[in-house]
Amino acid sequence: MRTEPTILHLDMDAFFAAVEQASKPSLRGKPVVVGGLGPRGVVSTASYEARRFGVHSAMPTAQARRLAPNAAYLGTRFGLYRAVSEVVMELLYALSPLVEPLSLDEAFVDLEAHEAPTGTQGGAEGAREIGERLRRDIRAATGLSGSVGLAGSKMLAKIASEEAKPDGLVLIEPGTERERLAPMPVRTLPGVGPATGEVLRRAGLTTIGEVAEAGADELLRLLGKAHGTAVHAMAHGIDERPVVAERDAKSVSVEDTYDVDLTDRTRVRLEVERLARRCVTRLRAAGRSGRTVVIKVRSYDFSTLTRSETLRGPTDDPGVVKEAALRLLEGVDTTAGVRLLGVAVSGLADFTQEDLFAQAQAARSEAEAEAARQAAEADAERDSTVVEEPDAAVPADRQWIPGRDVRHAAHGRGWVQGSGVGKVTVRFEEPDTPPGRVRTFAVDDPDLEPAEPVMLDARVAEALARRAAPAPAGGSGAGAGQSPAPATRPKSRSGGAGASSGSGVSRP
DNA sequence: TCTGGGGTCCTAGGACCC
DNA sequence: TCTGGGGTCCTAGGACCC
Repeated sequence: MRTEPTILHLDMDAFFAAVEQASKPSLRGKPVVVGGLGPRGVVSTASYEARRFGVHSAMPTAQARRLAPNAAYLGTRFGLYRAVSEVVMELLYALSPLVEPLSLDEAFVDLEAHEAPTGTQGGAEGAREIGERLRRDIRAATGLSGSVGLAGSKMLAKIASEEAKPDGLVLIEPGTERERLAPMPVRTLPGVGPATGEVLRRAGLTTIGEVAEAGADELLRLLGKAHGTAVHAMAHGIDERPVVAERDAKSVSVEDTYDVDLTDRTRVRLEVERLARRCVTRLRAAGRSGRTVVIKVRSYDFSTLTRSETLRGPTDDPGVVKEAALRLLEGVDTTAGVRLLGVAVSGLADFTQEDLFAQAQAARSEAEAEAARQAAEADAERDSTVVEEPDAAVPADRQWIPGRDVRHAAHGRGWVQGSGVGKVTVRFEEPDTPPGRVRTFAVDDPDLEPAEPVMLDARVAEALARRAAPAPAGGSGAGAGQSPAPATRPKSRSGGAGASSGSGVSRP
C-alpha cells in the first residue's frame, strides 16, 4: 500500500456511445445505444441520455427498445473505437511507462514509475494536477470525456473513478480507505459479482464494513481459499497488486450467436469450420500458435458446454484446428438446437511445432500446407455464398447496418440511420458539420457506397489512417471500419488484446 | 426480458509419475 | 500385501470483468 495516491485509473465515459456522438452531430445530447441490433443482440454501451430511460450495458437490445423507443440504435464499429483508444493510451504512456490497459476504454497508470516532471509537485496535489491535465489532454485530442480515480492501490483507484463518473476526478487519500469503504455495498469490491454477493448476503453481510468485521476464517469457509483471502484483504482496504504492463494473451476465441437456433447437423459442422478458420486467422495475425483446441456449444435452453483437446505441439494450421474442432463436435448432441457455437485456441506459444522441426518435416508440412490451403480456398468459396440467417447472399458491406458511414455520389458523406423493406435512410452530416438532413434510397442504389469512418480530431484521424493502411491479407472483407487487424500499440507484439481483462482479484 | 463476444482466473477430479 | 503423498497435466465448469 502506498502512502501517496500514485495509482491512476482512467475510465472513459460511455465510450462507444460517446465516440458515435462525436462523429454524428445530430446525436449529441440525445439518447444513443450501441450494441447488437439483431433479435438476440445486447447493449454494449448506452449514452447517459439513454441511461435515464433505464437502459444499461448487457441488457437485451429488444428490452432497451421498449424502454427507450426514440433512442438511436447503432451497431458497433470496433475499428473506430480502437483508433480513438490508441490516442488515449498514448497520452497515458506520456505520463508513465507503466500502463496496464484493461480494455479499450480503461487503464491503470503507475505514476511512481517515472520521475516527476519539472514544475509539478509531488503528493496528493501533484497527482490531482496530473489527473486533471490528463482529462484536458484527452478532451483536446479526442473530444471525449474520461473520469479519473487516484489512490494508493488499484482497487481504490478504480472505485474512485467510478465515483467520479461522468467527467470527473476523485482522489482517495491513503489512510482513509477503510472508512470510505465501510458503508459501500459488497458488490463494489472488484471480483464480487452476483454469485459471491448472494453468498455473502445469505451470511448477513451486505456492506464492505460487515465483511471486514466477519473475519478471515468465515470468509474462507464461505468463498474458498483464493477468493476468500482476496475479499477479506480488499474489505480491509488492502490491495498490494502492482500495475503490470500489458501481457501476452493466453487464448484466442471466436463465437457466434445465431438469430435462429441451428438444428441441421451439416450446417452446424459448417459453422464450426468457419469459426475455426476465423480463430486461426486471428491467432496468426497475433503471431501466435496454440496447443489446445476448445469448442463451445450453447443450446436452445442456454445450457452451455465446452469440449477440449490438447495437441502434441502448438499449431497455427487452420486444417489442424478445424479437424480437432470437428472431432470434438462429434461427441456433442445438437439435435435439439444450438443458439451459439464457439472455437478457441489456448496454451499459446510464439512458435509452432512446424518451426521447431522444420527441416525434418519440410516435405510433409509442405504437402499438408498445400492441402490445407486448397481446403481453405474451397471453404472460402462456399463461405461467400453461405446464407446468414435473415439476409441471404447480401454482401457484408451492402447490409447498411445503422451507424455505418456512407458516401453518396450527389449528397456526400453521411451515415445509415436505418434500413428495411428495400430502403435505406441516410443522414448527411460529418463530425464538423451542423446536424444534417435525412434522405431515403433504394438499398441497391448505385450512387450509395460504404465509406471509412472519420473523426474530426487530427490525432484520431492519424490513428485511423495508420490502421487503414495495412489491410490484412485473407481478411473476410468485413464492412468499413470492421477490420479484424489487431491494434498496433507501443511495445506490444500481441497488440489487439482488445477487451481483455483479468478478474483482478488474484492475491492482493 | 430472455439473455453478446472477448477474455482471465480458480476449482476439482482423474491420470500418471516419482 | 497394503498403503503413501506430492507434483503436474488435462478436462470441464463456473465466476467475473468490460
